[in-house]
Amino acid sequence: MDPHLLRTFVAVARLGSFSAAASELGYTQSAVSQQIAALEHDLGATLLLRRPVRPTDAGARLLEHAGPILLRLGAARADVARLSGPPSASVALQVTPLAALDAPALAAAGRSMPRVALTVGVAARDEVAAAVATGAADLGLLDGVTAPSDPLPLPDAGPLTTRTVAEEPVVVALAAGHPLAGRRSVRLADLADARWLDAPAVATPLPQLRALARAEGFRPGLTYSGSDRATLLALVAAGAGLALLPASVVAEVPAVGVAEPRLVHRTELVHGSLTAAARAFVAAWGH
Amino acid sequence: MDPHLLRTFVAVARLGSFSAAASELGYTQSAVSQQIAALEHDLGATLLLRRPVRPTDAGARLLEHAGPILLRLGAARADVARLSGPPSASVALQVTPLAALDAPALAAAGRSMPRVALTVGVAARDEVAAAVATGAADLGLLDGVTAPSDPLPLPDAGPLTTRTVAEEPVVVALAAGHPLAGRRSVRLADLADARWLDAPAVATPLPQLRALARAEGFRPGLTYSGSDRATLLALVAAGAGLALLPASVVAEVPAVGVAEPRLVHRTELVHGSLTAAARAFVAAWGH
DNA sequence: CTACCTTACGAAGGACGTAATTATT
DNA sequence: AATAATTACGTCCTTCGTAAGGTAG
Repeated sequence: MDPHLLRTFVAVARLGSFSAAASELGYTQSAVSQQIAALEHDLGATLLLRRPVRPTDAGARLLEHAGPILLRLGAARADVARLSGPPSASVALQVTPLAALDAPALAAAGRSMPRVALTVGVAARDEVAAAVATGAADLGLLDGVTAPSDPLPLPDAGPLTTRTVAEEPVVVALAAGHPLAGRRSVRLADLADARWLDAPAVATPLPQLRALARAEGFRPGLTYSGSDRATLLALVAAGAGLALLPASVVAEVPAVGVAEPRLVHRTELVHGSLTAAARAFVAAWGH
Repeated sequence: MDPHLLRTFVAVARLGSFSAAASELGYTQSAVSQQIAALEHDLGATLLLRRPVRPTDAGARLLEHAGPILLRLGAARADVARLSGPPSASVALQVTPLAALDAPALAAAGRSMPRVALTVGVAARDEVAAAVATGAADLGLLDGVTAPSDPLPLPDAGPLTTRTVAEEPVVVALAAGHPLAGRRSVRLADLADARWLDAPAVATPLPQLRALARAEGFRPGLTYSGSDRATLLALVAAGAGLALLPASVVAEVPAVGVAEPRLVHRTELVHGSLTAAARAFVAAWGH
């Protein structure tokens, strides 16, 4: 199961086309066809249905493995490169939208090191973690909601070092006229049948909400795919649905604390092995 | 980074010899030398020091990734095979030593299916999980200690289905004359400086204990590498050290409950996608 | 001098591109 | 008919084994 073949398989499945995958990967259509045939022969199973191109059950199963495998392979390569490569004078940082609220601390740490070029990018949590694991970023700043004693769940791409930089209560943001407005606190599970706002980039994604509440439900009323906090709050205020957010983000909108289960919103700084510049940056973070 | 090369690299590092790895893998010494050279060239780093053969820093880092990568690759292959292969009339089960306490339920489930051949093997938790992930076993029965709401931590080899079959309080087993004997309960962190019995196969391994207590310490007084419960209890009774165990296992020996953090000992039945025979077995488990 | 890793070299196999073929819409 | 995957085939590159060469203990 050559990673090369796996990469091609993933591309074909994603694009739904041999030829499109070929041009994306810089192969001929024929080469891609041969690679898929080789993979199918190796595994002894048909992985793709043709015309239209779409994964079989076995292929879908393989896809679930292929991503993590390719990610870990990249992480291994990056890890070795960091240990044996030349030190860099620049620091690449990736942050999730809400973690960017720590911008003041970030800017301060950046100012304290005038000699290093600092690059900041914004992405979803798994992407930030993947970037750090594969060395595309030196540092990640990511946020999420968990039980107080649990770490934020990250895709398993090897050992990453994690440091909590902020932790605060979570609240359910809601519209002013909502029946729950004014309540002191609620149990998350009691809100399973409420109308939720699905904003995976900014608020807690609904699948995670189900896992945290250990309950089904939490159906999306409206989906907001952007990453702007003000827009999200405006939508909540307009009654589009509930959103689980860190307390400090919710200002202009009523909110109710969550009593059960016990949850916190945490911002973590995560990195693999560091270059000297990145290490200094992490040290400077603590002021 | 061909998995083939990775496998060879792991073998060489483990055996500390190119020639030994060659004979284990069925290559000539020369082929192994060329494979390692190819891997080092690909990654642009020296991975092994020669004479004596031992990993460099970069090589050690790569080793941390190689195991999980190879495991996941095997899991992917097994998963595809299960979905497209022929149904089997036998069920292979792997259990951890303490999970074997569920033997009555196990035997009952086996008896209820006279037509299928049932194989049972005993191994450590990670090995059981790896066997299930790679398809070496259909079902795993494994045990461990965690927070009540957390699943047992398993090596990440893809999505496995998990079902709790037993859950009970944990206690610290100790010798009759121990100062703590008679106490109602203790906080785990308060025992960091006590003398512990390191019995990774039967009791909670000490590194895990440190993680659960979120404290350093828990130094081993004596290490018991066997997997026999009676021997373990005899050692505890003889004052060799403390052991964190499920309550039901501790009978002849004094024990103290753990108040903080809240912990349980859980036994879980875990499997990937199931053959018909294995599925019936799982169903029969519930009587 | 001896065990053991590396290098040289040739043969076998594998991978990719071009081009012809087949199959689906 | 047109679009798109497969097969045929030649070339190049890779990989392995045999055998010779180096090197550390």
